[in-house]
Amino acid sequence: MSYYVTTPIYYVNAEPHLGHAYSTMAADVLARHMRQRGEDVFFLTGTDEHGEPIETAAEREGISPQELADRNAAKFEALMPIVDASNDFFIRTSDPRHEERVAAIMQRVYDNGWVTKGVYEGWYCPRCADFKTARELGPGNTCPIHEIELEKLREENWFFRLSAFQAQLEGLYEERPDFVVPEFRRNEAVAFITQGLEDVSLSRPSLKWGLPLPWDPDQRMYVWFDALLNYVTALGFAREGEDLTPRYWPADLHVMAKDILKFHAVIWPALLWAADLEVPKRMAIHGFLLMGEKKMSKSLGNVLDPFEAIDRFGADALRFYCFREVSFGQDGSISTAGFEARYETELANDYGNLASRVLAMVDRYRDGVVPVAQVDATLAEDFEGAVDRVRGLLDRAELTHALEVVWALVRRLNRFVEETRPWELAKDEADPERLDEVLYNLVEGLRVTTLLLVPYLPQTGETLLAALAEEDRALAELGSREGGQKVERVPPLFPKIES
RNA sequence: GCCGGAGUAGCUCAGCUGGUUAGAGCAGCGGAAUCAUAAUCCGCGUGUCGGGGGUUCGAGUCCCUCCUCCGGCACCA
Repeated sequence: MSYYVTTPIYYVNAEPHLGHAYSTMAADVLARHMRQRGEDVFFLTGTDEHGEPIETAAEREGISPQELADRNAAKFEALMPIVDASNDFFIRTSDPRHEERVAAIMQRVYDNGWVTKGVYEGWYCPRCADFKTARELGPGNTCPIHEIELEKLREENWFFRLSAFQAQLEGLYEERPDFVVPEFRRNEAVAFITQGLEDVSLSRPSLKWGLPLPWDPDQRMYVWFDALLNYVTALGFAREGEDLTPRYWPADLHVMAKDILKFHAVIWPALLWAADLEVPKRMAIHGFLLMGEKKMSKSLGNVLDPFEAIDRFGADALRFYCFREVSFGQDGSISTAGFEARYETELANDYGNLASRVLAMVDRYRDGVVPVAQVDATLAEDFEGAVDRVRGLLDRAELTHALEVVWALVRRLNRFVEETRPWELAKDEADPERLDEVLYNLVEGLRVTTLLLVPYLPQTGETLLAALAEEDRALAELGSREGGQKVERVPPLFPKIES
């Protein structure tokens, strides 16, 4: 089975920050997990490079929009290896190969009759050279930036006939209750649709930095259409000389933050239908990471800098922290203190130390060779069904719950050590068989648990699995490997950092 | 205003279709142990489950009402 997962494409107007890393890491955890299951995974990320904000930002700097896009896209592309994203391709919407495919698809939408000429009416600020939305307007219909009174202006526009898809969208959400997760986001989308859809403008005559409409090159495409289509176009040229579309479309999962829900949950399926394409299978919406109650924002200076965090603690620690601390899907608070606490108590003490003590005992008592023995019944009971639960949870993009299930196994293993006291069993070798059994079960437990953790902790997971002489990356049940392998001690996986 | 969430131990939160003494992690206090990154494990909570009213043999869990906070209610990439 194929599994196609995407992040949003990131708008190159801003520097990469933790929010971008968060979406990317989430998609990456799922991509890695699905690869472990043997799925044929394609993981896409990239940058969104058109639109007026880019145009004006470039103008301000006295460079061309393309130059600005090139410069900033490089920063996003550089982010990927830093957070250990295993993306299979990085799409840029200013790539001519994307542009030609967008033109072809939009022409089809036009030919199918889903585009009409209409009039966009709004409050126009001549100084901004842009329309203001009702919410943006200052008191007395003024421009919030220039504080001048605005006039209602009419502009000829092409419109996408979103309203025509009302019933079809309602049907989609009825048939597929898990099309959007979590459920409360789905409900938002449904409420939005039910309340009645209007057509949306597809083009902006004033816009210069955007793709021309194939049937009316005087008008430039509103950036959202060009952006959404990346998920489809990328498959057409990600592999030289190969069209991956039949292999991977429709996408299995779009991962994104809540602020772009509506474009994906409402406009996107309609656009796909209009272009005779299938809609994706599911989208997972996550919340914002908050620093001290405020949405993290560059201007507030309260950003947990992902680059700095990774520098000090490693990418694994950041990935772990984000999905452990904040319930995936909800907004949540993060802090440097919380990060350090989780690093020390959970990664170093619970997990890293578990690995140390288990490997040390196998080394010391059995010369590093894992005994061949039976699965311990009480331990097996607590591991029973855990792998299936994780799979089920990750099928629904429940990254935090899945991690919670795995962490219960880590805790269980530490308890198992205390209950069985291998160092006492080793003292006079009164019961060598029991010691064999205990050590075997500890290594098995560590192996099974680490395999489940690899998507979250790719670097550490690899290190530990190598030490455990485990070459397979498939998810495994307790007792599925019989023992006999030689394992190695490892230096601390998560060394304590002096503050 | 309308719609939808949320309000549970000091902190962060679990608690599905109502049912034995309301849970977890963290922090705090006490203890055990020494295989291990002094890492682990065990024990310890007088919590009005936001307020009030109601249904029920029984409600954190259903209904009504009130308070507080958050989100959505279209062109913000």
